[in-house]
Amino acid sequence: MRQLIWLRSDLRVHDNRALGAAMAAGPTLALYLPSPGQWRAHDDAACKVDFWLRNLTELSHSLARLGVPLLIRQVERWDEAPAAFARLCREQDIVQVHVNDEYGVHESRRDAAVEAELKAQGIGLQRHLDQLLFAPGSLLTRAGTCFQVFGQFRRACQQRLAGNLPAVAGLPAAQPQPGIAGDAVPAAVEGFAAPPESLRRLWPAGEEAAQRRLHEFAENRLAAYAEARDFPAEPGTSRLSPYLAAGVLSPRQCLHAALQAAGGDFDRPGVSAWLDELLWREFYKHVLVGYPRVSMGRAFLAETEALPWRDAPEELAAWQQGRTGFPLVDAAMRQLLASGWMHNRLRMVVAMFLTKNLLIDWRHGERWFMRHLIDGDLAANNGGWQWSASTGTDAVPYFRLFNPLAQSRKFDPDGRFIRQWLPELEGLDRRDIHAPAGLLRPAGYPPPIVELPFSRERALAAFKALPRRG
DNA sequence: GGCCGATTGCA
DNA sequence: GCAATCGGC
Repeated sequence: MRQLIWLRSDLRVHDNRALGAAMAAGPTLALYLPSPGQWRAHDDAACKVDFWLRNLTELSHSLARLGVPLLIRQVERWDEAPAAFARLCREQDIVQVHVNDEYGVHESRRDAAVEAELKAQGIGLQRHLDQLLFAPGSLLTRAGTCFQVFGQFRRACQQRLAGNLPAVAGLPAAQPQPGIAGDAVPAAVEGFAAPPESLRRLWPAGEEAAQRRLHEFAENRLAAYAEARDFPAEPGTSRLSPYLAAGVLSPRQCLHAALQAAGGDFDRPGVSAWLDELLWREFYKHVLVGYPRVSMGRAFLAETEALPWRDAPEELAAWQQGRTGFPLVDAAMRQLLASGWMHNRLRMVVAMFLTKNLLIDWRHGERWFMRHLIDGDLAANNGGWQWSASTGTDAVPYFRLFNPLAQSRKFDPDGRFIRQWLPELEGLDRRDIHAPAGLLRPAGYPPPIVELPFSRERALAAFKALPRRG
């Protein structure tokens, strides 16, 4: 008569609602299902899979201290999950399974299939709201539809949160050892190459490391966040996204840490700007549930499907590898390859460059990001790309396209970020580094692959030619 | 969450 | 003549 917690993107023991509920209900086992075929189909990055496994190793120790053995059962794809559950639940005398909800189309289908299989055996599946502050569908416009504009969504969230913050749950009390040995967490999964140690060191695994980072940020950087976050050479952002995406941190922990550091004052400088970012994360997951077509390769704005995206494999490759001849774009793309992460402003800059200046389909960029980001999250990544491409909910108006040189001069004025990632430009001063031309351009650095005024007009014309929505 | 060109206000 | 501001795209 045991409980089972099925761990997915909730790799922590603190403030884990499904774990807490399972352990409150009775003796508990934990399960993780590596599913490499599914991960490949989702373009999950090798560094992200490695991050999951490293966190899972830490988690298995924390679970062991709670008396909870972690079982590992590999399946190739999620359609094998129901059968794996049927076997395991028989073997281990499971009466109830607990999960924290996940929101993709495949995830929902998987959970429904597992639920049906369990039900046939008389076993319940308990779902918990955990990775979001608000359940999708619980925040709607007056018309009863999912929000399509962030500002309105944010207002609704803030009204709900005022004086009614979701609580952070502590650590569940340890249970007696059930006398079952946990499985060893694999060090790697076939098909996902181990990232270099230099990348791993940037993203230490485990709840302790995540909590240290959260509190260091909340106490030392949050106050300056609103100003510092736009400058990629500064340590201005929290760099917590990989931990949130893997569920090593909960949004409730983030919310409380920020408010605690601000003495409970939502209006303290930096606090509301950072909480907005938590709400963007929330917004795009709600959009994914409300408009599932966005996760199925479709633009949110149907009329933008008619855009004449260019088939330009060499320009796409230059963008991917950081060889566009635009230093800020190239530095950002190399940061992604080397560290599995990119500063948020630069995600907008490179996305706008690909979709507008090169007029290459946002889906190519979305896929490249997923294949390389350690924080890759379907909802946030898709939302960000469709925002940049002006095809999405609350997307940037198409005529508001960034000028990569202006962005470079504004947000990396001294060229420090560029120099960090493009050593070939080390010798250039702050005037010349943003657009090295003529004799100033080192032999190893490419000339710009596209002309800005021309490509800007080309993009504007393509959008103007679209039939009006309606 | 831009950009650009026109206009305005001030010297 | 210049910088700040504004409105259309």
